[in-house]
Formats: sequence, structure tokens, C-alpha cells
Amino acid sequence: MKIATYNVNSVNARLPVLLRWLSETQPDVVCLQELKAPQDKFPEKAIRDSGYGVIWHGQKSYNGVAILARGRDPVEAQRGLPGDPGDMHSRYLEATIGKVVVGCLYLPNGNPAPGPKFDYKLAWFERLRAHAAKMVDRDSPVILAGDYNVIPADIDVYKPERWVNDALFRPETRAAYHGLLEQGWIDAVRTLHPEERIYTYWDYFRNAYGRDAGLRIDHLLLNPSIAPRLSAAGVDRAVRGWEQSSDHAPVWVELSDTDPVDGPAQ
DNA sequence: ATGCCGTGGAAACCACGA
Repeated sequence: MKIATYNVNSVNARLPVLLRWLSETQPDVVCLQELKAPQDKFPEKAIRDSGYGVIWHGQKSYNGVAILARGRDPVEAQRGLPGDPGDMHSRYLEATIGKVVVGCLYLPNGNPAPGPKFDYKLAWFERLRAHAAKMVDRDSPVILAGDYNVIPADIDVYKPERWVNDALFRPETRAAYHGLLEQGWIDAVRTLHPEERIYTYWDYFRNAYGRDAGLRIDHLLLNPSIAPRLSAAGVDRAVRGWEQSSDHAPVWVELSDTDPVDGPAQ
């Protein structure tokens, strides 16, 4: 089972790229962020015609998240992150696909920091941690995938010293992310590739992609009950080089169908 | 180092992204 996350930076502007990527890589589940489309402008037909069931949480101009499942309809479990009824941003959607629970998230950017936007980011992070704490110890598989807007460590950024005061890399942000991992979540890509430079985002300008001046900010976190099934993980970085690309590339994990720790008792 | 680009939406610029 392949599960991917992709910040599309406008689902309508990205539709040809999205459909091509879906067709070429055939992920089973996809989390999309930054739809930048109101609820009634989501390209539902095009996505269903490509073989995917879909639920989405749109918003005019900004934000917006969607969950796609190949050949089936995701069953909505949560719309919006609990903890603040006044938060109108469409940044969280959760669904059950078979036995797997998938949370699709678009964590606030938080710049400039310090300031109200950074405060909002940290507050949103706290709500995510509270919600994640209720899911991490489930016996069933849970995946929290999306654009975290977090550079976890020096290895995840082309030039760390330039990002020390940025909301994506500040100590408070990294501490919040590591707090999530301390609950027991596994950063899938980093776990399988502990030493490798892996980026998921390259700026549109300054030839960032050509220079490989990237960031790793899109993550898939697995709860312990599914972590033993993690068999592969990576970034479809070539997609970033396609015409009319998003500034992010898709990130994915492959989960084996059977738990390798199951089997004869030791 | 800088929104230098990209997108949406409301106006022929501005907000926002990371």
C-alpha cells in the first residue's frame, strides 16, 4: 500500500500535473494540501474519472486539504482540527480507508516570527499534539501526513544558517515537532534514510530546484502499530521539474501488506 | 539575503506562501 502527500499549491492550477502523477505512480492514498479552491471549485469529476474517491475541505483563496483513495471512497472521520471552534482555516481532514486512519494536515507557515502568525502556528501545533496523542497508541494503523512547515534538523535544509530565525526552523518549531515524535510517531522518510539529504520543497525562484536549494518540510508520521510495515519511502522529486509544477514534490511511503513482526513466536 | 515567482481575488495591485 502506497500512501503519499503532496502540497499542490492550487489544485486547479496543478490539475494536469496532479493527474499525470497519479496515473504514473498509482498511489493508493493521497493527501493534498493548499487546494486554494473553495468547496464548490474542487475538480471532483477529474479526480473521480482518474479512478479515485475523494473528500476535501476547501477554502476560498488559501489552504484547503483533500484525501484521495484509489478505487474507494475515504470515510470522513474528522473535518478541521479539534480544539478551537473559532479557527476557520481548512487545514485538517481525517479519513478511514479500510483499516487505516489517515490525517491530512497543512500546518501554518508561521512567518514572520515572532508575531501573531507564529503564535498561531505554535497554538495549532499544540492542538495537533493533543489530537495526535489520542491516536498514537491505537492498535490500528494511523498516518499523519502533510505539509508540516517544519525543517526537523540541519540535514533537512540546504543552508541551515540562513534559516535559524525562520518560523520553519526556529527552536520552538523543531521542539514542537520532536514533541510529536516523542509520543511515538515515526518520521518515515528519515527513519529509512537516516543520513541522506532529502528535500520536498524548492523555491520557485533563484533557480532553487536547479541548485538543489531545498527543504524537507513534508512528512509522513506513522504510529507504532503500522511502523513495522514500513518497507520504502521517498520523494518523487522529478515531479518538481515538470512544467507548471508546484513548489513542493510528492512524498510517499510503501507499507507491506503483512506485518513482518507477525509470524512464528521467537 | 531579498518573495526575484506563482496563485487567487479583487482591481489594475495586494495578500500570502516558505
